[in-house]
Amino acid sequence: MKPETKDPKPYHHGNLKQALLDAARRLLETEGHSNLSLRKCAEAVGVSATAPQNHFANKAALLTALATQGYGELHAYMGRGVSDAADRAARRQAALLGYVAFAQDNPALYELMFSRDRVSASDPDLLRNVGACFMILADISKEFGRFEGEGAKVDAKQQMFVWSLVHGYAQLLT
Amino acid sequence: MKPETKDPKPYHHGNLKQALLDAARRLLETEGHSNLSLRKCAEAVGVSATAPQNHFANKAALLTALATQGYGELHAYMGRGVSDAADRAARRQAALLGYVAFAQDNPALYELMFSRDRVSASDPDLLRNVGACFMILADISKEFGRFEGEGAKVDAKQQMFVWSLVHGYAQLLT
DNA sequence: CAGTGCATATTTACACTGTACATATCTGTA
DNA sequence: TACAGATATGTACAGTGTAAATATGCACTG
Repeated sequence: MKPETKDPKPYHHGNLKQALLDAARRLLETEGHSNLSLRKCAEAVGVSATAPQNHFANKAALLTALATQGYGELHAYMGRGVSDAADRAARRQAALLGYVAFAQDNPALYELMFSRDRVSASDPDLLRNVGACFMILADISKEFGRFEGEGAKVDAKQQMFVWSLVHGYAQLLT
Repeated sequence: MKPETKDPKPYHHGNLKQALLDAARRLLETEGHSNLSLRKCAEAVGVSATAPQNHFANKAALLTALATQGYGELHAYMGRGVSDAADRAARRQAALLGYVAFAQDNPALYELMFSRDRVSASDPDLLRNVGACFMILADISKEFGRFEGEGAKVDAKQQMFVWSLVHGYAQLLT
């Protein structure tokens, strides 16, 4: 059912899938995502060059999994200060600061997450994590700025406005 | 002095440099920038596989030239409606609409222009064209919104605000 | 006009990459 | 024990970037 959740007793290596993701994550931030290769990941983990094929159909699948993981962490960054925030304004600020902090902590991963070309945007796991991030953004957008209480259409505009602002800001910072 | 401006009588091909850029531009939007290769560009132009090396030291140099060209066109898009705009608000609107229109017309190129990993950000030609775009953005930011006339520091904030907004919006649209 | 220099293009070569395919190894279970 | 399936390896091949040597043709000097 969920082949990517932990296998307690793997056969040869000991859940290679996550190990490959970790290695890819490291190589991504150090060498840049254009110098990232499946073979380097395999070597970093200590398996043969073609071992990743058993866990990722192709390179795009690995990058998509990496991006999926990234959206999960972005969600965590945004939600970190939300629970113990005093009021709504503080919650909003915590989420936005978390968003920017994630992008600054993981610039290469953040860039990968928005490169249409390398991740398959139709992946259901990816979409689920993107949706979770969007829900937070939609929530904080409701209370944002001068357009309050003007109907659903304006809500959509506000969400776009807020996401544009924070995304553009995060990317321009790096 | 300016080896990249047109040579009236080239030796073998007839200014191959620009022809390669054009081919790269085509391949970029059709195949995506991860499937773009120097060899495909060379074949598209009809020269040998390693001919591009005489005009671009490496692949990054070609992509950087492509991005430089992109910033030049972005500048043109932004400036298009500015000259015949009635007032300042119309000028601002024309520039912002031009910005978004460029990103929509050239999504792959636009993405390339902001991928730190593939273009060398220290290229002087690139920086010049980026600077030209930034000057327009800085100009229209001065007249923008609720922060008017509060000093230079606020100006910088406004520029960041406006660019973040339009950049994020443009990229999220695609 | 012959000949040299230089920018331009080709050829060859090599290491690296993704990926297809066949094979080998290990685990759980009948 | 023997089998089945999941997991890893080995081999192979077409593309890719790039370095180096070589060839080609224009411009200019003598």
